[in-house]
Formats: sequence, structure tokens, C-alpha cells
Amino acid sequence: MVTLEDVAKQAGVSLATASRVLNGSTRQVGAALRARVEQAADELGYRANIAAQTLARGAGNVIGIVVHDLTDPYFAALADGAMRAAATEGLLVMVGTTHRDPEQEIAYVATLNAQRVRAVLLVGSRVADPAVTGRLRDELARYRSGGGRAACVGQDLLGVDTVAPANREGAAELARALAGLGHTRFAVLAGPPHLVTAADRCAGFAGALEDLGLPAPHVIHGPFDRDGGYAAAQQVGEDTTCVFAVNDVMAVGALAACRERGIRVPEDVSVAGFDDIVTLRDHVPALTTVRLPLKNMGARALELALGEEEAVVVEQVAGEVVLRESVRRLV
Amino acid sequence: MVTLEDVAKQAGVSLATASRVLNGSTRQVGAALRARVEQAADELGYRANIAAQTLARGAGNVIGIVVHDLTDPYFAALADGAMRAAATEGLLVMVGTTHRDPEQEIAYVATLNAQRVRAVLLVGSRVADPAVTGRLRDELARYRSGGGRAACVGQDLLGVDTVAPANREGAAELARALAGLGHTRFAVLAGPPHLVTAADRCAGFAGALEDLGLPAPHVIHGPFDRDGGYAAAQQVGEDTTCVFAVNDVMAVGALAACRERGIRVPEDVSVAGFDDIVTLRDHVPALTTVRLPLKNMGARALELALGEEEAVVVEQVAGEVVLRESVRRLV
DNA sequence: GCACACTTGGAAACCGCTTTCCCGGGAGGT
DNA sequence: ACCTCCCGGGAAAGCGGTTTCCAAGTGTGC
Repeated sequence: MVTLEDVAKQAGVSLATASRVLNGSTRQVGAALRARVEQAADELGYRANIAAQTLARGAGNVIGIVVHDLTDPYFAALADGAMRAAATEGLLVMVGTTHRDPEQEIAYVATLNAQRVRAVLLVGSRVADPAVTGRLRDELARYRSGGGRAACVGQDLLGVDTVAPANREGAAELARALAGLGHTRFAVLAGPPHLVTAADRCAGFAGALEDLGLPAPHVIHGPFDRDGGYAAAQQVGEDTTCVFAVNDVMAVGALAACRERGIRVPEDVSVAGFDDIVTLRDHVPALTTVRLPLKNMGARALELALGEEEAVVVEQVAGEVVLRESVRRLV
Repeated sequence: MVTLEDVAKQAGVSLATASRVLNGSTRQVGAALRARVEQAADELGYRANIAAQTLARGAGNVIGIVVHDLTDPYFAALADGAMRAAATEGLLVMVGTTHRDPEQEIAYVATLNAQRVRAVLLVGSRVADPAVTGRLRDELARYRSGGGRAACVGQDLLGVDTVAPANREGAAELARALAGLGHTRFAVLAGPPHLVTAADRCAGFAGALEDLGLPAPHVIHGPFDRDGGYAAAQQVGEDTTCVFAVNDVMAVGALAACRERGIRVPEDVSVAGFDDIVTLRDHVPALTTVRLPLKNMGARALELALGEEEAVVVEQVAGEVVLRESVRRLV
């Protein structure tokens, strides 16, 4: 590997000068020397060793993003938003996937801390386990006490800057919209009980129904993914007129289950999701859902993390109900 | 930030001993001292500075993956496969997205080289531009001459280990299968002409038709994404009975275009794609396609990159034609 | 013509950790 | 009992940069 010293030697200048020319500095270097150094670097194919730079400067230019599952388009969109924002700042991105294991999330924070990344973004729902959350907070505190910045997309449970989708409110609004179409007997494919995002959406939905004086929905728990929606849909009762899956991916699973069982959507039952995943916009029937500006949320989270704000800022992001053909108006 | 020196001081041992205890070493440390060090590290909340470790050890534990677009499920699946493999090796992953700009790809290789990553994975189609490919090769050569390892998912054009999907053969097989159903008048939504993956699939398809003595397909170029498929589908002639979109995402766009224009699939026209994207498996009508084991391919690419092989290995991956309801048998 | 600030270049300290090398002491062999 | 070998411990030399500090050169203003 060619080092700065090699370049300096070849150019006949000191290490200091070579460094100033090649890797940016407040100091000026004379045109003649500068040219010599640049030529030498080019001839030798010099590439600065970032590890050394990071060590010497005490700060690197990489950020970390921790997501639950990259193949879930929800996380892909969020991560992509954050990565675009990072790219415009000239930052590199390390991505960690937890595969929905909260322990992994904690481990990643520790690892990213060791990497001295400039910021870490925790993307995705918290779990309703105070012990786990506590340990994650500890690890984050340790990281931040060393000058690290952090932000989160999800729930404000970590004491860091947060972009918080209005899950309760969005689900409530969706419930009101569906009730407005005449539906009264609901089922909720509610995902795992301990997953805060899932629980919030379920609670918001149920709460709105209660406020409207409608019967409580049939709540069916299960995994938060496509297969979870598929499985949960099997348990939906005959009399249900409308099914709310707490995310779009589950809703797609539910639609598949209906199709296989010869249940027509929306004629026999209406189905709604949450998130408005772009990849799913061409689904048939088109999915009624609550739109979240995922890319913006990811980018915004990065901004927050990098921002100079002293106070912790929590930013609510409203969802927008989008009625599409997967739900019908009842007579 | 608490350093190893702080820990050593607190434990009353030398730097060397502390290092050996905390960060792994072939050398043994006595139980008493080991305990003291561990306790000190714990009390102080020590986290090793990886930049310093990387510098001292001369090798880090991160790899780089460069993809075109993370929100495209094709790349998400590939990246996820590689990331899982990386995780089992204890490697961290830096992800770069080029947003389909070949220059970005070159820039990422340079950056990842500077980061002294252990390996870089170039995921995605090459472009048919010798100048760009040449510069990418140069940058890769520079990286590899410094001990870096590299592999590629796509075409064997870079002189590095490659996992090469059998695009021509897969498309040819698909063509034969469709012809076997009685189709003779084809259109190909061919993507960008300079994109090798797209071109190969198109050529493989057309070649098979020619071998069968069938008329050449109507080739329509456009972007390689959903909207590209949507737009290209508008130009499909009336007499076409079967449309081949060179990837699934485009096929979905094409299906959407058909739906909007009242063209029924498969009754009025058959549609096929390529890749067998998991997220799209619930699409209606179910998409006929060529299945590629994306996750395995990503993982395999990482293996190849990390492997000790001297010779460059190119691994062909066969696709499997999957006939589903988006195509019909002609009378 | 001289004291003065301003540049520009280089020597060397330093960033935090790994690893080689050296040293003292206890185990094992004869 | 003596010598060798091995093992646990520490001092110190890097790893490849950045940056402080100093010295020398260059203009300026009087």
C-alpha cells in the first residue's frame, strides 16, 4: 500500500506538506510544491488511509444505520432516504440489520460506537420491554457521552432525537374513514403485542372505534411480516366486514390468503394496511392505507442526528389516509 | 472518550496487558490481572477505538457493498444475502448506492479503498461502455494491489470473482416456454441498451425466438425500473400476444399500464418478467418469470471475495422458468 | 535600512491500539 | 543443584496520518 510518506519522498517534500496538499488543510501550499505532490500521488496511486485519518483527526465521516430488515420495503425506503441525505453530506454509511432481534440492535450500537461513527440512526419500532430498552439506552448514553450523535425513527423511548410517525392518530383516522363507509365489524391483524409500532396502530384503531361507539375489533396477533398477515387472515371471522392489517406488507399477505380461500376483496371483505409502500402501489386490488413519507423521514432523522440542537427534538409525522379499491362502501 | 490507557491505569497494569485482555491476542494473561482489567473496562465503559485497531493491525473488519438502488427489491435481496453472510463472519458492512450512475460506482471503490475495507462487492449490471469499465477496472486494480479483495454480481467484465446470473440462457428458456404455449408475436420491454444485464436478457430472448424460426420481437427500450416498464408498455403493438419485460419490476409497471388501458392479462396479452422478486409474489395476476436465487447469490459473492482462491472464479447461476397466471396458452 | 507581521515549509508530537522484544521467575530435565 | 525452556508481564516501536510549533523567507510601513 502506498503511504503518504512514499508520496512525500517521491515529491521531495515533508510529510506535513504532502498531507496539506492531499488531504485538505487550512494552510496554503506553494503552487510548485503542490503540483509536485499531486503528480507524485497520482503516479503512485495514493489513497489516504481513512483509519489513520480518523485516528489523527479524532472524527470520521461515516454514520451507522440500524434497521430491522432491509428486504422489507418499509426499511429500504427509510434507509434509502437517510443514505441519500448522508451522501449529500459526504458521509459513508454502515448498515446493520437486526433481523428483528433487539439484542442485535444493542450490539450494533456498541459496534458503531467502537467505530466512532459520527451518528447512528435507529430505524424501526421499539419493543415494549423495559429491560431491553434500558440496556439500549445505556449503550446509547455511552456512545453519546463520547461525542456520538444519535437519532431514531419510531417511538420516543430512547431519549434521542426522534422522527415519530403518528401511528395512533393515523390508525384512528383510518378507522373513522372506514366507519364512515359503513363498516362496523372489524378485525385487526395486529402483529406482535410487544412491538410498539404495531401496538400503537392497533390501539389507535380500536380507540377510534370505541369513540364512535362501535364494537371492539377482533384483534389477531402474529408476526409483523407478509406471512404473519397471511396466517392471521385465516382467523378472521365470517361476520367481519373490514380487516385492518397494521402494515402494508401484512395486508398483502392477508389479501393473498383471501384470494386463496375465494374471499373477494372488497366485495366480501374490505382490507386496509398502513405505510403506503411504493413497491406495493401496483397491487390488485389497490390497497387502502395510511401514507407515510418514508424517504423524508429517513432523511430528516439524519438531519436531526447531525444537527447542533442541544435539546432532544421529537418530530411527529402525520400519516394521510388513502382510500383505494381494497375497501368498499357498505350499503 | 475512555481509552485503553485509562483502563490500564485504573487496573494498574500495562497497556500491553490491557490490550491482550480486552481485544484478543494469542498471548495469555493471568487470571487475577485479567479480572482487574475486565472490571476496569466495565466500570469505565470502555469501547475499543476501531480506527486505531485497524491502523495498528493493518486490517479492518468491514466490507463494502455497492448497489445501484436499495429500494429496488432485487438489490435489497442481493444485499441482504451478502449482509447475512458478512454478519456470520463478524464483518460490518458499508453500503453505497450509486443510483445507477456508473461514475458513482468508481467513486465508491476509491472511497472503500481508502477505508481499507477487507472486500468490496459490486452488485448489479455493468454498462456497455469500455471507457467507464476501464476506469472501474483501474480503480479495482489499485484497490486489489493493496491487498483488497473484490467480487461482483453481474457480468464477468471486471477481472474479479463473479457470480453471473445466466441472463441469456434464462431468457432463452423463457422464450422457448412461451413459444411452447403458442405465442409467436412478442414484444420485449428491453430496458436501457447500454445496460448489459438488460441487453443480455433481451438478446437471449430474441436469439431463442430466431432459433425457433419465429419473427423477431418488437424491442422497446426505456428505463430499467417500474416506470420504465409502464412507459414502454404503452408502445406495445395491438397484434402482440406476449410481452417480456427484462425484469419483474418493469413487468409490474407494464401490468399497471395494461390495467389502466383496459387490456386484460393474460386474456388479451401475456406478460412475463425476470428475477422472481419475492415482494412481488402476491401480485395479481401472478407473474411468470425466471427465478434467480438472489439471496444465495449475494452470500456467494461475499464468499468468493473472501476466499483464498488465486484464480479468478466466475460462477454461473442458472435461472428457473416459473410459469404463472400472467401468461396463457394460445388456442 | 530596519523592525514587524505574514507566509510557507519542515520536524516532531500525538491519536489509540497492537505487537515485538526483553526480562524475571518458576517448572522440568539430568 | 544447575541449566534450559516456557510463560506472564511491561517498555517501546510502530501503524499512517494531522497538527502544533518553529524557522526561514517575503513583503510592508516608516
